[in-house]
Amino acid sequence: MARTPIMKDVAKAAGVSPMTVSRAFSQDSSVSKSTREKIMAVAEQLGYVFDSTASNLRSQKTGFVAVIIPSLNNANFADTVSALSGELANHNLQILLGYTGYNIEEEERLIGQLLRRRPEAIVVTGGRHTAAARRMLENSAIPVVEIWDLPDDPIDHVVGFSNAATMGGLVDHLVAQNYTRLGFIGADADGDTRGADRRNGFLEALGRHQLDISRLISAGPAPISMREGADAMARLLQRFPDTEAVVCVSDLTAFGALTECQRRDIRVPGEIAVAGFGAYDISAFSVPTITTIDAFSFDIGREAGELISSLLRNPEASREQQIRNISPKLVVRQSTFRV
Amino acid sequence: MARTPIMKDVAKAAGVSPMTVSRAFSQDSSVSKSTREKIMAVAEQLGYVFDSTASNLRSQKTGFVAVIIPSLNNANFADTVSALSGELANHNLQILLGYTGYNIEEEERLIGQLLRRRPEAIVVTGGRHTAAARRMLENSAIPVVEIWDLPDDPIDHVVGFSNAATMGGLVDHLVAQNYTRLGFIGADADGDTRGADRRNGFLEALGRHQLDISRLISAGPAPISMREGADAMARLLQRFPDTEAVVCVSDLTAFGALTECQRRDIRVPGEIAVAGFGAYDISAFSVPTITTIDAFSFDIGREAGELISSLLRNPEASREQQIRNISPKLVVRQSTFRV
DNA sequence: TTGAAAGCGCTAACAA
DNA sequence: TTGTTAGCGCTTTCAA
Repeated sequence: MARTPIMKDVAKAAGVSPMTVSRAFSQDSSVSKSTREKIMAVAEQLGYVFDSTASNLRSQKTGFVAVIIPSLNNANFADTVSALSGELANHNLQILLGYTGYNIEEEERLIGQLLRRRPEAIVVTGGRHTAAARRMLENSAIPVVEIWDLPDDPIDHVVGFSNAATMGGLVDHLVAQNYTRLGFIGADADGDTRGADRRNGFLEALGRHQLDISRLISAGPAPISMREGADAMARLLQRFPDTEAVVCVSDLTAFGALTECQRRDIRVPGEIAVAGFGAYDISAFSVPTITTIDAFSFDIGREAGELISSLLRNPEASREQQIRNISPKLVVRQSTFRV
Repeated sequence: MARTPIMKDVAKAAGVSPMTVSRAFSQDSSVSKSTREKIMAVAEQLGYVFDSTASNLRSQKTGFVAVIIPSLNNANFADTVSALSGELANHNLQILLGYTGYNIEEEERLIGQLLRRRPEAIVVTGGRHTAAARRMLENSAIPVVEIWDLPDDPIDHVVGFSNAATMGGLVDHLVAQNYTRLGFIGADADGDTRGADRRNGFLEALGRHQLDISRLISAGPAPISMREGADAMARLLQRFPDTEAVVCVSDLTAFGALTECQRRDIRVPGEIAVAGFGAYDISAFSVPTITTIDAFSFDIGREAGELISSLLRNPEASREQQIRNISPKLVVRQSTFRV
């Protein structure tokens, strides 16, 4: 065969109509067993590969779910995407992934780009978007799921939690342990809106406890990781040497901060306590282990996947907005023990 | 408007033919500036969203590149995909991602699934595939790029390195430092073929140096991470307490192993040396820092992206097989210092 | 620079 | 259970 075979070729070779071949290739269609087997054998023999692009156009269904995350290189989001992907695979849905690099203008661009591909649903990370992005999502006529946040004014469905309130809970725990001089290490204000919410929650909690709110270290533009955590810790120790506990925007940052203390022979805990956020593997294995928040990244993905597949199976129910509030868990570990 | 607007609607509202609208939406087409502006304004006003699915079918171009990796949750592959994605985005190509979970049967299934979407190129991780998978790739009529490995018999193009030879180089370094009783921690034989190659390279190097090859710890099915590294280290210390250095299949495993030593107050280095693979962030920040191999994950993705976009721009050149050999770098750090 | 006609490869809808 | 007809929304091709 000169050109790559199409359905019509398979039909001719199998002595059936193209429609029958189409039915044989769809899961739940009425084709006699013998006909289906014949068709599959012929297709295999011809090296036929089903063409989704034509199917997508005709049926007006692509089987795509667009997913936009800040960065692939973050175990929390990778967990969420893995779980989401696994859940959706059960329903023959495929993820179309985009990374914003913690930039909402890039998010806007990506949303526009991905919607052209006609996804059947779209998942965005966080609740803050440009006006144009929000408009596109609202007009998209497909389910929209915002994850990893609890927006004040959700576009549609939500699977997330309040980063501020969760961080407040961590601060409450530290204060209950009699830590009073608390510092915070996070990214610069813009970019990482969840990080900014965590910082706001930190400040709000200090306010409630009437504690000093000046010990904030900006570790540079998001994403920040171990290096920035270590550098920021060095600055914190220099500027506020009497700090008793430092809360970091993520476990990676916390680990960087912890290692900076170790390099300076500052005992953690003892001289200074360190806490993170996100329940990354590293916080469970470092020595000392690091107190953190488990936001159940995997569950966020799984729930978003369940939500989407149920909405797509039952389009009438889609009109009803769903807010799934994940309850992150405080995981108290060695790095904040009172010694 | 009752239904969602299509190109024809935009054309009518702008007083031009659909073909002119099509031209206005394609980058490099001849439309007068005033016509294009008029069309864009009308499209915006109608809330028109270009439909790629129709475009893809008619033009027989999807702008997709299929990429298959073992796991998202691995910073090395995440780096590769990020770089690849960034490079391809410059050419309006979008990644279609699949995860095998370190399972070549799943890889086969994924390849079949993704090829239906008519990607313009496909990237697979590693050089070992099922016979059916290999056949599908060979018959696919699109560029195939195998990455993160240097297959004996490549399907098409390659951007990778020899895991065995690279690991051999690490062993040579340790032996030159006078370490003679070396252990290895890795996943069970199957699943992670790159890990298996590293173990083979380890054994081959020990053979060359006429050293004991019995100190192999299987840490369970791939992927293995910190927990498995810690557990495996515990077993290694029990079964071969006189081991002088342990080489781990990845930095995460090495970090787990290191922390197990720390929990037991075994000095690293000093009592035992630890090395990893992959140049993850953690190996640069842990205390002690961990000796590792930098396989330039990011470069692998960038080079694969460059290769693909050049092949797609210049289809005649695609016939010429390209093998891009990345040269990983040994990064000597504190964890293997001779003290 | 613009338009008209045809068709990419499937499947919805209807008929048998 | 199988077939026929038409058309999904674009772009190729040819013409003006």
